[in-house]
Amino acid sequence: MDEAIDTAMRLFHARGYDAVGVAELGAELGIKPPSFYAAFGSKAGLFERALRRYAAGEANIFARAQADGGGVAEVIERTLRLAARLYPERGGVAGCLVLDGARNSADPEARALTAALRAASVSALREFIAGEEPERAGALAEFVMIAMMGMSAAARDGADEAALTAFAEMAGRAFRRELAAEG
Amino acid sequence: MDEAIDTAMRLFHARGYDAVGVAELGAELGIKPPSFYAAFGSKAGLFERALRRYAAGEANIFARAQADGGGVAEVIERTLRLAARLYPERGGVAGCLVLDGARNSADPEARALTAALRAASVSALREFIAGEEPERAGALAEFVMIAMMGMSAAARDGADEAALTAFAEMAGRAFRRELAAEG
DNA sequence: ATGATTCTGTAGCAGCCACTACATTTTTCC
DNA sequence: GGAAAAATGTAGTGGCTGCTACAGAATCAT
Repeated sequence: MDEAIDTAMRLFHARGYDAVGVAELGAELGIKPPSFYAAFGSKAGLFERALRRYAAGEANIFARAQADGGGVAEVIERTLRLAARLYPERGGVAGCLVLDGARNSADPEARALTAALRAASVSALREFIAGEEPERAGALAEFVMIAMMGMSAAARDGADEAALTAFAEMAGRAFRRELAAEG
Repeated sequence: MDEAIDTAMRLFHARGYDAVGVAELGAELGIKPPSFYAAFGSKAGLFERALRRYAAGEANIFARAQADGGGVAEVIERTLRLAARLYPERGGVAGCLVLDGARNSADPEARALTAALRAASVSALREFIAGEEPERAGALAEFVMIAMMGMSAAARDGADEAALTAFAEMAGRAFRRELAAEG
């Protein structure tokens, strides 16, 4: 069961929600349709579990960067650098499942699931940044979020770790300067 | 015929390549399948024409920013600000068709078409930047490209012009500083 | 006007989609 | 060991996908 969700996570991450069919999922998971629907309810149900596992694991970049401590600028720079290390293609998987897993999906449920996680991420960023800069925390959090979106998209388009790291360092410096500037 | 391509462009832009079916395209264009295939060859053929029209029109942000003249930093800042103005949702259409129109598509042909245009864009950026900073032109061009990707993705996820403009100004300042810094 | 050519509308191709009814097998429990 | 219950495999649901064969209509040149 744990392996099943991991497998689904990998497939959704590699090709996006719509491009992975229930038939393929069942085949990869070694189960037939009735067992699939008994276990997960629906394709979107499995996607939700895959997203949860993803967001709770090593892909929760911001939480990992926060865990190592330091000031806001330091944690954000670490977050961006971690994304640059994690996003490049590896085993057919690239970018962030939350940011791009349901992009262009025709299923509103799948889009809503990722949107909720994105909203939670940007809220976490905002609250963290507000600890040092409450006034401009919103704009700064969105800067980080949009930068991450760009890195995820670029990774999905084939950008390698060197390219993403170069971007992450520039974005990190930009964040540090914006944070230091008086608003 | 021109209207047909405009309509297709709008549909592909609004929902992505895979989510728009040939049946819907035919219905919106007022033609039946045989006429559709006689005129465009295939769904991907129509997508290619839509992409060309898109890239040749007002969406060619960098060319427009360049047309107004000025130094590299000025043109890039203008480019980013223009994206922030153009990308937010308007009539169901958001972001950039080249950057996100074939994202997560299952069709390699559609992905290749957008990838070629992205490569052309980043090349144009690189050559332009190289006029002032030949050494780091590649990294700086990728910085701009990834920032645009982030803005397009954010716009598709509902970001409004104010949010994108805030990002664009921060990214523009970052670019200016990176350009001024010695490499 | 008539014959040739082009175009278009109807219908349908095989194949996929997410999902389910039903019968059979396996397991569980007493 | 035998009955109840849970899980599974077979088969198929209607509806969609991109695309096409074929016949009829409109157009054109002569």
